[in-house]
Amino acid sequence: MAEERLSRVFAALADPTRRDIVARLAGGDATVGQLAEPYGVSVQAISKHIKVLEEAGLVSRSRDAQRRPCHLEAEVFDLMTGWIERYRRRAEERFQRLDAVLAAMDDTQDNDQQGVAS
Amino acid sequence: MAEERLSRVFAALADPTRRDIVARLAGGDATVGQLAEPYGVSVQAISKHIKVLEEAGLVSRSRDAQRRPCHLEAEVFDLMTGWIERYRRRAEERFQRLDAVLAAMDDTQDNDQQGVAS
DNA sequence: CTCTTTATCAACCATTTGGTTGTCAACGCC
DNA sequence: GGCGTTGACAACCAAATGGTTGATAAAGAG
Repeated sequence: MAEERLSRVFAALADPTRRDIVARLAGGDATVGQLAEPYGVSVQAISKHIKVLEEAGLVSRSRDAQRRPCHLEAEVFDLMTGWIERYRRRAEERFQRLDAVLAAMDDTQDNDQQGVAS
Repeated sequence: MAEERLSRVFAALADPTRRDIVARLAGGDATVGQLAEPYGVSVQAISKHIKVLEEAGLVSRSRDAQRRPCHLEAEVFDLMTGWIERYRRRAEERFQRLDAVLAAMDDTQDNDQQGVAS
């Protein structure tokens, strides 16, 4: 189900270290060791982070001898922007309808008692 | 810092119940009780969810007698789409550069020994 | 003033999360 | 075959999360 995928992706990006990993992978593929180097944590910890990103579909790994190069799967971004834009648009439409109502009230404000309090 | 805000927003939306609350608020403001009604959980649980959304800046609450109507703050979406689009674009540019390199290799493939292995 | 409605706070519980260390597998190199 | 490198898996731990129940506050209704 798409809900499950959305939850995984959002949860994956809720961690600053994982967001940073995604940011760096956007600039090019990298091995676990290379990714782990900048942070003051163990390689195992980063390996776990990458696993989370992988299960969210944000990262895929191939094989090169002992190395496991990580690759960003940018299409997953569409899942998020799709969700976000849907509700942003809905909220915006509602906002515009509210605007229309206020404008209508404004047009008739000298005919009835209800002014638009500032 | 923006990182902290991003973490909160992504974490808030990682929960399906909270995403659903946001979706419903996109259609109009609602009270805690109204929001809690569809799910099989206590009002207190939903109150906690709303608090998370509020601390992420996604929801604001006003006052109407005992009621506390919840309102979606859709501008926060921009924070997410801003982050996402930045790295999506970067990954896309890299992809196009790779394409250019492959094309160049293709142009010269009968002049040198390096073929593009499939 | 008392009762009901609406929602928060506090304490508690089970599960998940992000980190650690230790062990082990896979692979290239000597 | 033995060694160094790269990375995953398991067990463990502290902290955070999502839920519960019980008590409490705030405000209108009787």
